[in-house]
Amino acid sequence: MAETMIPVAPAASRQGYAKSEATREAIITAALSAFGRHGFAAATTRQIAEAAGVALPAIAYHFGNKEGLHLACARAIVARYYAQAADLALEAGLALDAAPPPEVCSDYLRHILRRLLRLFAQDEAAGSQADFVAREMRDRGPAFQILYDQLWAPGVEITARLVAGCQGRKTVQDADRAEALMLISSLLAFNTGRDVALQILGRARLDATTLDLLDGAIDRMVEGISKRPR
Amino acid sequence: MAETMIPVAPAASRQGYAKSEATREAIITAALSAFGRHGFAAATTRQIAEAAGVALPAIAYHFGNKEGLHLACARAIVARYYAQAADLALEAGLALDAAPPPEVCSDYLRHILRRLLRLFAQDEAAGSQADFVAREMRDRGPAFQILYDQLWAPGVEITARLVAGCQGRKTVQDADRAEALMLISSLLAFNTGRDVALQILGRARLDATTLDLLDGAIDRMVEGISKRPR
DNA sequence: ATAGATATCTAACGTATGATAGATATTCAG
DNA sequence: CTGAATATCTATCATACGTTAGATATCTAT
Repeated sequence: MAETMIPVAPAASRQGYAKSEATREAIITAALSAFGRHGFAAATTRQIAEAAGVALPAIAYHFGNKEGLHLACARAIVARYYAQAADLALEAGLALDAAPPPEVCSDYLRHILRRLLRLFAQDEAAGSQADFVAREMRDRGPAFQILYDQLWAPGVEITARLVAGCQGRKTVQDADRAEALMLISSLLAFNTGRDVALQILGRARLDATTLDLLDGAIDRMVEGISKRPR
Repeated sequence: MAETMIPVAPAASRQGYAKSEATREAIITAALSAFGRHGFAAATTRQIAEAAGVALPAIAYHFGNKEGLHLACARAIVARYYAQAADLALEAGLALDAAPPPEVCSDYLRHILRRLLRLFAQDEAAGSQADFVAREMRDRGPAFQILYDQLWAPGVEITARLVAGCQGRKTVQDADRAEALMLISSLLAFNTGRDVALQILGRARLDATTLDLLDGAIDRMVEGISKRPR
């Protein structure tokens, strides 16, 4: 039972060298783009290594194997989303504890959905992340639970609380969760289905005026929720 | 320049044998499930052949290669969707020509979205089809244009006309198309994201009471559109 | 009934991929 | 400075995949 001769990243107890972290980052960034664009199966480790500017075995060294890299990507996405959207979600969550009036809730809902739209559709890197999440929604791999627990569950819950708040309720019902799911999913039309959406709207790219158009659609949807007869 | 020795399906001019069509159907059904569930790259021709109960080269014989099979699947989906939903869409389209009152439009919109929800989420075969369509939305392969031209474009347009009609307008604006896209996309939460949705709603499967819940959410969204101040 | 057309099969090929072996370069504590 | 720990590399392997070759079975017009 000879020890394997493959070099492996040092255990968490040992300290790694400084430059190593940069390589990890480069590989994850390249992998996020590749997995997001082509999916887990179609993305090749060679392409990822080349895009990251490293040799192929660097992936095995840092992440064990392709699936380990995939998992690391999921964790990286969670971290990046938290950095980009946690502030607003946290603020809304705190505000909700005080049972604010419907107008405040609808304002928060509007803002969160607009932020989400930009996160989904705007810059390339964020788009790849959202693509990754959308793919893993369906492919229930090991990364699914990470993304579900740390993105979907809290994201839908805060949205559902806002939906309830828009209607003057403080307790969240399943109907609110269903509407929250639909609201978030409706924005995926401009990520997952960016090409279809642009072609239908007759736009070449998602520029400022197109974003205005979509913001307006979001506003009207939120208004439809808050102006309901109670 | 010797002729290839690979048997190839007879040209359209020649008549094939009767049993051959059944094999084609079996392969397409298996392929739809595999492509829908795993995507083009991850689905293997061997799995498909086995699921269809035929030997591997039958695929090459009938469809040329894997991509030919993929295209044939796209065409089959279009045909099946037309069979399952064209009646309602056609009826709504005809009704719209008469510039009906908003209540009629919102009724049609409600019915179409409910039908779409069932098409997306209910039975397994239809779910695979919707999965296939959703995947191709992003992967812009050769099948994209088929699905876009024959499903997305007409589907979104009729929905957009209904959205406009709900607000008492007869002319369709880009804002209506954007809302139509979002409405359809919101239902994909229960196809693409079925597992996430069920887990969030705390249901084991999409049963009748869950469907009721979602129908209610659709109704409220449609109401939010038609009850707008004009 | 039969022959030619059509359909399906077993077996094999070439290739791209993920993984691995082992050598070499780099880092940094002492 | 130095040398052990860490990181990265070149080269190779085993495998699974899409495809192809060519033999065999099945069908149907005559």
